[in-house]
Amino acid sequence: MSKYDVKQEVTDKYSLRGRVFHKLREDILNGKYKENEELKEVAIGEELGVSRTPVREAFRQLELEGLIQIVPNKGAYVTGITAKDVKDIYMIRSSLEGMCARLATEHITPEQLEELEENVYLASFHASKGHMEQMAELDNRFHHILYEACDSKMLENLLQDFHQYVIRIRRKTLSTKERGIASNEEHRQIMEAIKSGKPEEAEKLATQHMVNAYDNIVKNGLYDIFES
Amino acid sequence: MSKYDVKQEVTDKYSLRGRVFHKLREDILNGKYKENEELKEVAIGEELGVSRTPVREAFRQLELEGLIQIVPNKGAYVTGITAKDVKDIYMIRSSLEGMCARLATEHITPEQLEELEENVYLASFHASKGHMEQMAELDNRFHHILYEACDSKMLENLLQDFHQYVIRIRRKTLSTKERGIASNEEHRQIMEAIKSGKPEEAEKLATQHMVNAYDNIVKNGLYDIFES
DNA sequence: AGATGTTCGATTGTATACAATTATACATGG
DNA sequence: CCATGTATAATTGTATACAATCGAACATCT
Repeated sequence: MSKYDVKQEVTDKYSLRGRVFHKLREDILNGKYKENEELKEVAIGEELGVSRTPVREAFRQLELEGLIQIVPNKGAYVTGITAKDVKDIYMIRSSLEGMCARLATEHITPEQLEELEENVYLASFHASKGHMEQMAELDNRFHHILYEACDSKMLENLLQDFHQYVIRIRRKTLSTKERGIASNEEHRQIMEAIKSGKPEEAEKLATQHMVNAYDNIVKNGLYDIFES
Repeated sequence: MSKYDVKQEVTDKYSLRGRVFHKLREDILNGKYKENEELKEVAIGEELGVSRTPVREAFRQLELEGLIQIVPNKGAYVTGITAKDVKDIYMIRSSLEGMCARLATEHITPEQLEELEENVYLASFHASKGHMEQMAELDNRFHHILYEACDSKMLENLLQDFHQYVIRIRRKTLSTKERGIASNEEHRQIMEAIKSGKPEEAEKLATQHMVNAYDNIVKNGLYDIFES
């Protein structure tokens, strides 16, 4: 039994705590609960038909994922993401995603590589059609495959944690068809580098991919999806 | 109020949960609880004179810090650190510590820089005397100053989280006087690079510092302090 | 009016009782 | 003897009652 079963544990949907956790997580990522909104134990417990105990424990897990912040004797608040946070997140990710791509080049399985190729070709279709929703899903999956392929549970968990932020940032970013096409092309290059066994190139491309993604965010600006 | 007050909250020593959390944290880091040992809610509650509720919540926080793993309906287990984990931790740290040193070069305050200088000079004394305990403390502090100085709460928290592992790895590593002297010299060079405003050099040195630290661990080998 | 107490409601913190689950030992059948 | 089933004890999961804390509104004093 490894410590990395943590993620398994978090996906435990069959305990009340697990159900509360998943529901709240989804609601926060979907924006049902706004940034800095206070989450009250009884209110959420009543809404889901459970007592405060599993709610409190779900809160601790959400804090673990960085989605809420618990202030003693006060309450639980949905974390806000500032422009500075976004900058830092992409700075850190650019380094870690690069590292991940490099490692993935040497550890990826044929099955994973095939799924990666499939992903890129499917995404190129949706990119050309401007299907942003599908693009987001495929982008999530593309990076997730690389996380698994890098053969480092440490790095995989770390990048997976950051991905929470990415989903939320995406909601605050104008996603254009142009960026979708460019992003797909970058994915293709990363995939090709991995396929032809060029770790340094994969690293460089993945790092640059993050820089480009951040530049796109800056170019279009961040906005709060609820303030419009 | 920022999300980064999370760390403040964790240091809340005046609630029962806070007390339990700190006690368990210390005991795990000190090795009172061995790796993979099961922590039982009632036993710990009785030992500290509290009920299961604060213990359960403290468990969630310890999981947050990666010190234990909670398996649903089974129990809480002290996480083990494998040789592969150590490798991954230092790989990731080498990148992040470099990034941190680079940022610190541009954001460090005169006070922080002064404490850094003091730290290095005091450590050179203890290094020459072979006072390994004091060296460990000063090393913790040296890196902590840089984390604060980088002016990125994201990066600061991330590196701070990794530091838990560093403390535990240190207990499994033979620390020699020679490595203490070399490490101190590396700290001095990093400090000088920051002082003279050379971000790229600071980054390169900090990255190499981690590589050297890891090489030292590999050279001396890891051992379980309890198996001797 | 402004500053300072004070009361009271709302909310979180903790203890405890009970339910659900798991693991172990033992019994039973092939 | 091994596999399977079952009872039981230990442990975690959840609900609830009560205590402690915080904050806002109101009252009081200067």
